[in-house]
Amino acid sequence: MGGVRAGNLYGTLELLILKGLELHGPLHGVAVADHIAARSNGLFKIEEGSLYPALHRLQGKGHVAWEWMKTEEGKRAKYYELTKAGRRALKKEMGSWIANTRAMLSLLDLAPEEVQ
Amino acid sequence: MGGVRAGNLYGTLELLILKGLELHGPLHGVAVADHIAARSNGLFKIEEGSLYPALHRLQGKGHVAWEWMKTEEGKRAKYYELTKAGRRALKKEMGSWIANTRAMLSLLDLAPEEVQ
DNA sequence: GGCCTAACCTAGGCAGTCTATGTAGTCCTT
DNA sequence: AAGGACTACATAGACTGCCTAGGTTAGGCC
Repeated sequence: MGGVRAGNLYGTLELLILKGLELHGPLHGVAVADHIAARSNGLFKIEEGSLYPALHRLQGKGHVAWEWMKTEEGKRAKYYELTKAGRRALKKEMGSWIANTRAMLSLLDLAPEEVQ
Repeated sequence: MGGVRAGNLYGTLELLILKGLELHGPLHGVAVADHIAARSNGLFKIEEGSLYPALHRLQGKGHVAWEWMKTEEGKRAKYYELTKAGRRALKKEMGSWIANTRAMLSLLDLAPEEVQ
């Protein structure tokens, strides 16, 4: 069903991952996706085929770092953490998301309060 | 320069066109793109290679209808207009854009007023 | 007529997500 | 300790939507 196609998530997955790591501290991949699904009330379901490539891109850019750790159930998992550069990127991407959304609100003739 | 890739416009072009037609009444293709650029303060520049296929998709779905008319400078142009079905689609897509944006605000830990 | 411009059109490319499938490590049961 | 189940990680290829880069056509103007 592609939960994502329907909406304006396209192009914002890396931003959501960075923000999730900021909010929660180190998380492994599946936990990041769970966080996004939960906090969006199930609206955004990130598939593994989207998630892992995005994490690898972020790591390639130096925005996250990872290490093997154990989950609470004792399974090993890659725990990702924000780097300094990652925090900068997060700040920047937040700014441009806000600018774009402001433009969308203007185009759609909506006041911010109407997005409640 | 891609203005669009960077942001959360991806997937919302048809919505923006429908809304533009609602706000302005019949417009030809270039005027739709001009409207979007102007109202977004130049942030969203719709390229012709995006615009015309989108208009054709909308027409194929019966959301817009067109007829040849003359511009103010006397050139002929296809003036597009919302159909009944187009108005329904607009309403529906507005609703899901708002729902998605609400989810994004939650994920990004932002209050609507912060998008000012 | 010849030139310029506005408006329209489209094939092919690219980026980001999804589908489908596979692998490795850990626990649990017997 | 072997087998099975489950969790987390991984990736190739498909698909979608926008862009790039080329065009065509019609009208105004000299």
